[in-house]
Amino acid sequence: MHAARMSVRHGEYCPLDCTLGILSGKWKSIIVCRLMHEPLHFGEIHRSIPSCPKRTLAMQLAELEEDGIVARQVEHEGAVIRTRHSLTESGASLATIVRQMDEWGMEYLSRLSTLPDKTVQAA
Amino acid sequence: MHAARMSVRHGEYCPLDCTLGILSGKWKSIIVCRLMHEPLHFGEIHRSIPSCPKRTLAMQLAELEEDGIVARQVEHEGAVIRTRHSLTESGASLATIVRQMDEWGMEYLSRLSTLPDKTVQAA
DNA sequence: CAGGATCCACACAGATACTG
DNA sequence: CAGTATCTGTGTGGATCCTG
Repeated sequence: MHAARMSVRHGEYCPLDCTLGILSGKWKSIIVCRLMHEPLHFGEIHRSIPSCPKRTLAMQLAELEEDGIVARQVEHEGAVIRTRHSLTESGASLATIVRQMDEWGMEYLSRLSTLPDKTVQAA
Repeated sequence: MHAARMSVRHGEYCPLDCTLGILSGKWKSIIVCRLMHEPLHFGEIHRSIPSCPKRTLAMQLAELEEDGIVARQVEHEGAVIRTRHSLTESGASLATIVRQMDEWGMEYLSRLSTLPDKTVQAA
């Protein structure tokens, strides 16, 4: 188990760091957001996050699966193989917290008032 | 601003990654937990997290200050100089989410049922 | 389509020693 | 007491190419 190992960082199992560890991959938070509303195929996720290399996306998805956040479902359609990725129950409950972090971030960023000419937008 | 820069990782300001960025330093979550109940001096924090090197602790605190989560207050007591670190308002509101992440982590870890002989304990 | 293999670059943090 | 200055190592992710 990936994040459970990380959660032992400070010498003992720390639930907080476990949660953070699960989301701390560079693209994991975005992936959870993408899957929050509907299951998606690998290619769909990939196209929705173009700047994330395929191999990296595969790694992040694999870790989220190890951690029981994302479920994978292989679909043989004739010769083609597609993979459906969806949130598990744990994943869905995590998504609730993700939304709160997003909301906190929006308030936080809007308090910084002086943003260099880009606008804040929700994930 | 430290985390605000990080939040632009995916090509646009992402509040969610901003929040995660603020807490993503190796010891930042623990630091916020320590300051959650009361302000502490540098040495006190240091003693409460012995495995974190001084220089690293100083860095993490500095970044949390840059991000407006922790406030620093220097106290000249005769010749000695002490520094009080406390949560700002933003820090306090962040602590609320931190608690939820901790609770989620506890449920998550307890669902993994088979833990290698250490017990789960809250931060 | 959905990855695996390989190699590499860089940010982050640890060790150690020094200052006001 | 509360940091700073270097110097170094490792984890994490990126680039590129290959496969079933």
